[in-house]
Amino acid sequence: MTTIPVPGKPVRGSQSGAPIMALFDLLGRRWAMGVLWTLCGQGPCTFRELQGRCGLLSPTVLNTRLKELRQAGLIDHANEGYHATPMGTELYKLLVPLGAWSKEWATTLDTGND
Amino acid sequence: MTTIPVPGKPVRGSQSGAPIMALFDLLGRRWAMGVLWTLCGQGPCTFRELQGRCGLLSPTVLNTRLKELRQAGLIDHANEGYHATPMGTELYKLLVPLGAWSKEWATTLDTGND
DNA sequence: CTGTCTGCTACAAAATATGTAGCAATTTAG
DNA sequence: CTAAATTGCTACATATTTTGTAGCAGACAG
Repeated sequence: MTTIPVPGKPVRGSQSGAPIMALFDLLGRRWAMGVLWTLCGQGPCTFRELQGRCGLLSPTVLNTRLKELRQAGLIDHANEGYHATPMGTELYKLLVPLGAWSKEWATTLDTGND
Repeated sequence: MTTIPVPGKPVRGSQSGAPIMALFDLLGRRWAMGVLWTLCGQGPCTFRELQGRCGLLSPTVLNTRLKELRQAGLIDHANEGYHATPMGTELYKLLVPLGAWSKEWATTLDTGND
């Protein structure tokens, strides 16, 4: 197999071809779910504000994630700022239960550092 | 709005204290969701078999993810092999709708990969 | 024009992932 | 018993991704 790595382009592949794996590939990148969550949960905003909302992630990564998410049709960018597409909102809705579950899950974790 | 950058702050996600962000931090790592998905969807198996099921990911990463997932209480390791805990199974169930959604989503993507 | 926003890029350094080899312990076969 | 195979897993070098910081050009206010 001849894979030519292009700088700045993702190399990871969803080799299996299963859509769920492609989705995991997209969401399984640092900040990907956090960005979607923040954007959908707190409404449209600018690049820099999103940066702040997410806890000061670097513009490099934010821009990369934004590109990927936009290319995936989950978010869009207009004059009003970045915002979720209908499809992105649908995905977000599926993610919402995770928010509730995570609260229970958190109580089962080792509190802080051993 | 003024956001004050704090240089040298901890790097790993989840500083916000929100459980959902901690969860995203855990799942937003390479292969994390894929491993959980495969383990829950196809049943318990050995280390090497899981490696094969996931598409031959390196033992280094598999071991790292397995440790993290086990530490998070989502999977466990016994004589019959690696398997999901009840909590891991619950999380998996929340992930299942993503599988269906991803199939629709896949049809909206560019036919070419990039 | 100056100062301050905006989205975004360049760049180097740090962190993480990949691929391969191989180890100790266990199981299987003879 | 020994020998081969298989297990979970680690070491290590290399490749890729993420991070942090500086800074650009364009829009807008004063």
